[in-house]
Amino acid sequence: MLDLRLIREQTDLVRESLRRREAEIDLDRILAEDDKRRTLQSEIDELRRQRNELAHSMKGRRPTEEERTRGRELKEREPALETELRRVSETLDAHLQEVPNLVRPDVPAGTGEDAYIEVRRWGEPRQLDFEPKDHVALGELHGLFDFETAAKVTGQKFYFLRNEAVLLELALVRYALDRALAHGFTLLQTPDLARREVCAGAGYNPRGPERQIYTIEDEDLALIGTAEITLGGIHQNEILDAESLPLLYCGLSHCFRTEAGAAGRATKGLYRVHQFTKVELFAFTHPDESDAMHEKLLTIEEEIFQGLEIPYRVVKLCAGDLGAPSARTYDIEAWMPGRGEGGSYGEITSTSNCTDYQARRLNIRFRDPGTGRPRFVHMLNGTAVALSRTPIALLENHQQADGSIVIPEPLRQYAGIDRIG
RNA sequence: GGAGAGGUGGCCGAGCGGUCGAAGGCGGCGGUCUUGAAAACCGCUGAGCGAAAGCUCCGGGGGUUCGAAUCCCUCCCUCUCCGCCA
Repeated sequence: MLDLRLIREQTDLVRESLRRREAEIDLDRILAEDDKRRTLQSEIDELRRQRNELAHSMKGRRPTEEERTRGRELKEREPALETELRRVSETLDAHLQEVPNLVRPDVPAGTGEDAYIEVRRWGEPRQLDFEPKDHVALGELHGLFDFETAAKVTGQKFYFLRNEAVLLELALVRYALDRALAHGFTLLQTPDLARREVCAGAGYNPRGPERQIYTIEDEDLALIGTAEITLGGIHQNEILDAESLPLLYCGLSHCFRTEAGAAGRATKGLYRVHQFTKVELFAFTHPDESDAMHEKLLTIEEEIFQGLEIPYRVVKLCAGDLGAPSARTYDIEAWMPGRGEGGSYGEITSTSNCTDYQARRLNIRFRDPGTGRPRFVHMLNGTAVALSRTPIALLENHQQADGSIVIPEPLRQYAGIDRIG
C-alpha cells in the first residue's frame, strides 16, 4: 500500500512510477475519493465535537430534559454520515490497494523479458558429449518423482518424492539453513497457514479472480504461497527498537500456489507445481539500509548456487514485471540443460525490496531515535532454495553420460550419498 | 472440545459510568550533581487523521446512555484446569 499523502502531494512522482510499470491505475479517481472522504470526516468530527462539548458541560449534574433531547438529536445525525464515510472509505481503500509500490530509479521501464537487465553470469554451462535428459526423464530413470500417483491421490501438478529425491530435498534444506545461519539469520520453521489479513498485507490477495493462494473453507485462513507471508507477519502492529534492526529471519515452510491463469503454459514436471518446500530469507531494515540489504540477499543466493556448482545469470526485472509490493526484484535464473531446445535459463530464486509497501499495510514501524517518532520499516525477501526448481537444475546440470547424477560436494554430508544411480 | 480468569501506552500495571488519552513503575530523552560515569533528584515522553480548529483509538464488532476503558451482547486471542491426541 502506498501512502495516500504521497499520492496527494507528489502525484507526478507516483504517476511516473506507474507509467514505467505500464500499470493502468486511475489516480485522479483515488484523489477525488480521498477528497470526499476527508470532507465527510470533517463533518463527522464537527458533529462529535458538539456532542462532546454537550456531554462535558454537564459533568457531575443531572441533565435537563432539553439537554437530553439535544444530545439524542446529535447522536441521531451521526449514523447516516458514518455509513456514507464507511462506503467511501471502502471504495477508496479498495482502489488504493490496487496501486503497486513505487519502483526504484534503477529499475528499467517496460514489460517482458526484453526489458530485463542481465546483471551478470556465473559459471559456464558444461559442454556435454551426450544428449542431456531433462529432470522428468532423469526422475523416471531413478524413480525420483511420481506424478501419476499424486494425480490420483491429490490432483494435477502434485507429486510424490521418492527415494534419493527425499534425501536430496532434506539435504538442500539443511544446506540452505546452514548458509543462512552463517549470515546471522534466525532460523524459523513457520506455519503453513496464515490469516487472510496477513496474506493480504504481504500482497497476496486471498479473494478475487487473481488469487494465487488457497483458502480454507469456513476459516479465516489461507495456505501460504511462501514463508514471506508468515515471516512478514511476525511483527505486525509492532513498533520495533531502532537498535534491533536489521532483523534477519530465515523461514522453512511448504508453499501452496493455485497457479490460476498458468493453466496450459508448457511447464513440465517440477517447474510449476501446487505445493513445494522452500527456505526463504527475510529482512526488516531501516529505510536507508534496504538497498544494501537487497544486494546482500542476492549475494547469499548466489553463494548458495555457486556452492551447488549450478551456472546461472542474475537479471533485474523490469518495472512492468514486478509484483505489486516490490520496488526492485532480482531473479537468479539457473542454467537448465533439459529445458527447451538445447537448454535455457529458468527462474530459480527471486529477491525483492518491498520498501515500506508491506510494512504500511501490516503496520510495522520502528522508533526513529532522531525524532522519537515511529517510521515504517523496509521489508525484503529472497529465496534461499525452492525445492521444486533447485532439484531441476541440480539433476540436469550434474547428470552424467550414463544417466547417473553426481551430488555436489557441499550437499554430500547432508544427503549421505554422493551420487544417484 | 469443556470450565474459569484475563486482553489498557515501547514494556509492566492501576482504573470498574462524567474529574481518563488514561495513576504508578520500567525504559527513553533533557537537566542538576560529578573530573567522568553510576546513583540520587527535577522535568519531558502513546499512536493515527487533519493546513488548522479539532476528531479518533484502552483486543475486533455491535448495543445501552445526554455521556463508556468502565455496563450488556458477540467474535477473536492469551493464560490456568479438564478432556482428546502425534
